[in-house]
Amino acid sequence: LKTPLKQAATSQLVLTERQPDCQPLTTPPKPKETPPADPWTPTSNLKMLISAASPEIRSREQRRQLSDSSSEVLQTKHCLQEHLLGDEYEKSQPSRKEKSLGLLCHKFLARYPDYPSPSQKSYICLDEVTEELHVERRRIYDIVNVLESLHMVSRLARNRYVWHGRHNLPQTLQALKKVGEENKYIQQIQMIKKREYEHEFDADGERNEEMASSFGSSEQSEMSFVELPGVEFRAASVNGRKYKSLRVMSQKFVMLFLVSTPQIVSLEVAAKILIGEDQLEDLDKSKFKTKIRRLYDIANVLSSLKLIKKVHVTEERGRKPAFKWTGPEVLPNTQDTKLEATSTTCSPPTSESIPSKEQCSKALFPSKGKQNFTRHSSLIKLVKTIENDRRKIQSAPTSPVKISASMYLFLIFLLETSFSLSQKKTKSCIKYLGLPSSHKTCRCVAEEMQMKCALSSPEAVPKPEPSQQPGLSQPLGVCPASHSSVSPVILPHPPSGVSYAIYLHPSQAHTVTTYSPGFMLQPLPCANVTGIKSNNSKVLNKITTEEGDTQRGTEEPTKSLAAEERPDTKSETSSQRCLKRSQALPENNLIKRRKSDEESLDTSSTFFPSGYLIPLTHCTHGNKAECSSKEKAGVCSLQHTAYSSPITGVIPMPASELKTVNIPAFHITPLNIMLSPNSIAAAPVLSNSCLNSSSTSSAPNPSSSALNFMLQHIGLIPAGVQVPANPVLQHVPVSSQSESISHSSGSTNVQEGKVSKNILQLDHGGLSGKYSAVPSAPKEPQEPQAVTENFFRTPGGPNTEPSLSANSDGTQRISQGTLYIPQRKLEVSED
DNA sequence: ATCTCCCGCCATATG
DNA sequence: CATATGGCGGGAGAT
Repeated sequence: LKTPLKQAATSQLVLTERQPDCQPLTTPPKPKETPPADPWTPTSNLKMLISAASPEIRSREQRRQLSDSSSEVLQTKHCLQEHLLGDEYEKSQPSRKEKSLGLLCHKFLARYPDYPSPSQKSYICLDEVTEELHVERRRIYDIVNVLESLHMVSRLARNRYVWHGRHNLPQTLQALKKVGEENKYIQQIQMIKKREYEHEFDADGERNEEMASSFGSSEQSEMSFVELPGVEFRAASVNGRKYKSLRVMSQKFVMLFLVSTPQIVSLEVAAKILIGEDQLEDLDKSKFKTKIRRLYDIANVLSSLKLIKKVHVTEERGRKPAFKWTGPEVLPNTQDTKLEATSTTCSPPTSESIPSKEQCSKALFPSKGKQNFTRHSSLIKLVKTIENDRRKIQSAPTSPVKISASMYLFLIFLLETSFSLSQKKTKSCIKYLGLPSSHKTCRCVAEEMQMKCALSSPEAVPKPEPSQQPGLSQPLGVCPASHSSVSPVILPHPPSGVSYAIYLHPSQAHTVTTYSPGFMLQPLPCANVTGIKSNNSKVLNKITTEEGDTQRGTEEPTKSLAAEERPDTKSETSSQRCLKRSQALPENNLIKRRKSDEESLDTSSTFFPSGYLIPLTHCTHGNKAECSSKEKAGVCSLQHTAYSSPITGVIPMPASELKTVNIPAFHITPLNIMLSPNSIAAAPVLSNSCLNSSSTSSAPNPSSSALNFMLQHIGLIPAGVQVPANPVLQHVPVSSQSESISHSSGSTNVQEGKVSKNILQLDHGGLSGKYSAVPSAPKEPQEPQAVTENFFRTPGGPNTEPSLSANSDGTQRISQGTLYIPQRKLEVSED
């Protein structure tokens, strides 16, 4: 039976925790925007409290993002009430939920900003954490390990970790996606599914044949090492743990999401694949169970990070637990993007000192590991070479403008997407940008972009890829620019056969680019664009999104039926929206085709034998501190010249901070921008300018359109303002749902009108997450549904309604056959 | 009964 | 050797 004592203790903990919890949250030591509660409303504190206290909270993390959905508010209130009333009593249920990893993780995350300023690093002391959160150490390790796998933290020494926040996330995800693709996870998944349903009896272990082949091949060689004690990335001299299984598992798990098209992964499949990788053989039941347990642990943390969300897939076999990716869309793996970003975060292995590239490499490749050795030396060489080249290039005159433009764009993008900026900041930025002055800036940016494009790759600019959608490509003209800015250098490693990619700083990067255009040139941008249109999983997201919470049952009906959801509207800030959008970004898988070509070339990160991916980004420069600062300074200075006033004015942060922030993002910016279109918002803009122009084949002003699009997307500019994309957009009442819906269908068919609508909706809507598609639909003639094509097959055609429907129980789900899944139909439902 | 997944033993790694 | 990490699986709460 239960141990009364225990319970009591727990309850106590809970109580005590609350108070402390709140405080810290509100006033985090490091003032960052992080705090979960978005807008700092008077009630925010309460919310936090409640959330902390309430048992159900855990799942609702997502709501946070959604911020305002009415349901959410209601819930919160509800919770509030309850808790308030019960206040002291709450001991009532120390229940298991209150001790859940997810909740714990939530608390943990609340202590640190999503995007810590580079200048001030936050360190994590496990002892403190365990004490403050009142948890056993073991649990913290679970959390930290997963965070490590995402490079959100890194270990410095015993008891000591550094908090990086989400700065590295984009790179990490990109790297993971890439590896996942290399690993042919998609194939593996399909194989498993196939086998599963072909042979009912699959349970036992003989699955080798096919599996083996798939597994064994290619990357497997590298992957196989994974579980081995291989070396691990050791941040400084410290640590070098051998068993990184949880970390590795976490990465692989994430990879599965990133590569699979409906970004939904069932635990069963994940477990099988993960097991299969290490040991092709024994499919043991107990092993399977253990794997599942671990996956749940990981999933809880990832859920707290809002990267995934729990759902259920119903196949012929029955309903199976699964998770859906709700994190940021990963940029198409273009080599360019990869770069840098984290210059600031550079793995700082050792507390401060870090010096030359050599050291860097050393840090990355600990001498201990034999396997590493080989690579080590070669890597260093490569680094050197690159550096030299870089230097040369740098000396050459470069146009600062470009950089600044990129930066600027990036900044904007950052504001939107990156959740990191505090809302305040974002708001101010937006405000500022919203002014006419912003236009000017934009223009500049656009010009810049164009220039870049031209410079970077002639081919890209003029005629993107014929194969790809021509129409789209144009607008993308901007994209090329991005390439130029970011260019990863790839180092082929003959012996191992593995290639390492080194990321350069922006300044460097572009230099490099010049120097070796070949790599950069990839038409990726175009591809991306196309991809964007084509894929999109938003729909699904939306559907699921809503509920996130436990009590969804109650609310759901309402939601589904009525679009009303956001009665309160009150506080959704643009930033929030942005966040949502960003999260909602559909995955674009389109790019895959090119991959094959590129694969060899592009490597965003090095793959270690251990299986744990470590981004090399940091290494780029010799001295981490120096480097970053230098580079930053350089970049910044350039920027400042051009845009200093706007930026500074906009952002409240100190210049130094800005610099850092910008830089990292910098490379990515272009890509992101491009991608953003994927997200719903983008589509409209594109459709207007891009599509039209595309037909013509020459876009009058691609860059400007792109810019507008960006701005709109971000919310800086009101939907109609710059580019009167669609009148419709403005009034679209459709709630957040629209977002999910949005998207386009196949790469080929893009419907402008529809798209535009979606965009508008997004802006206004919100994101409540509820699915009100049906009701809302009537308003707009063109329907958003068309958008859903990817996921749903709309028999009726574009105009038909989506196949989504509410179940009797109020749960929404996709009707059978609607879900677009390559092999079979699935039903996805939230839990 | 099944799904989740907390708890904490105990092997290892680290210092 | 004392601790810090973290693999692992029993078994119990949640559904």
